[in-house]
Amino acid sequence: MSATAHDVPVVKVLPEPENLPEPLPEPAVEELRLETVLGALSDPLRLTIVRKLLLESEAFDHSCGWFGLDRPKSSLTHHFKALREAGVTRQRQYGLERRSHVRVADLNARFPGLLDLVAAWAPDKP
Amino acid sequence: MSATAHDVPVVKVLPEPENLPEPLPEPAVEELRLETVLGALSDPLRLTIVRKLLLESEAFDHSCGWFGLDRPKSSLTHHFKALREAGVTRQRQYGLERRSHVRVADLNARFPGLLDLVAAWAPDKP
DNA sequence: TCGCTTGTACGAGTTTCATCGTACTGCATG
DNA sequence: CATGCAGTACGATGAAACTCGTACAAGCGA
Repeated sequence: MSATAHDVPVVKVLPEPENLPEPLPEPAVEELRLETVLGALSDPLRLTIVRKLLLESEAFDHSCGWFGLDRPKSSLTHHFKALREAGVTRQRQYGLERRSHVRVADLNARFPGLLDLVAAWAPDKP
Repeated sequence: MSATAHDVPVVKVLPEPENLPEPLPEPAVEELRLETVLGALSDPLRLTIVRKLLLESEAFDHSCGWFGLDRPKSSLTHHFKALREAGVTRQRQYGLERRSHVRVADLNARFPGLLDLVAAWAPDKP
């Protein structure tokens, strides 16, 4: 083994911006349809996902598990796929994980103000 | 018959602002839920209705038939009811007709910018 | 009062969607 | 290479929701 810092906490290196994994299949900006996007956002769980990404994601994409959603994995797959196929999120494969982020620029370009509504959304309060 | 203009097109007189029929049952402003409103707007026909109201309704409410939608009456009833129950439109009974308008002030207060997206929406173009 | 008009109520058929269990793939790590 | 983990694929189930035909209610006008 090398003589250099062998027990230093290892920070996982994200791929360079130039070297990102290809996004999973998604609609192009011009293909985004308002009715489809609204349909994707008309579900409380998906609103929760998108809002959490908007408010807490800072610079990084996040894997499915990061959200701490108490649902079976197959349910989560379903909803993340719905968001991606509607064009709300982009997903990339990072080794084991499939990470998501909101397509902020695309959505703001096509539907300005929409993401502000999602960020301001408050889930049911009783 | 009277001697006064008997074949002049008759403009139906709307009730005075003070004397409007009661609105049909609808959610109060505080009860409006983003996910419900988005769900109501995630249908192309309903987007068409709301957009047409926003762009062409000027000062008056409009009856179901005004929209010129080529669907059976019972289908239209379904969609107008969905819009009203989600809080997007208000409906009042004027004699025979049930007229609708968009709750612009309420929606702008709760979800600012949302109606702009609907007004800017373009239906499928092929 | 007799129709005509506007719209509802109800019900059926079809589709779409949310939910979730189970089995599977693919990768990373030891 | 063997284990474990993230997540998918597939399929079943049940609940909504869209569509629409038919029958009905209610107002308005002749």
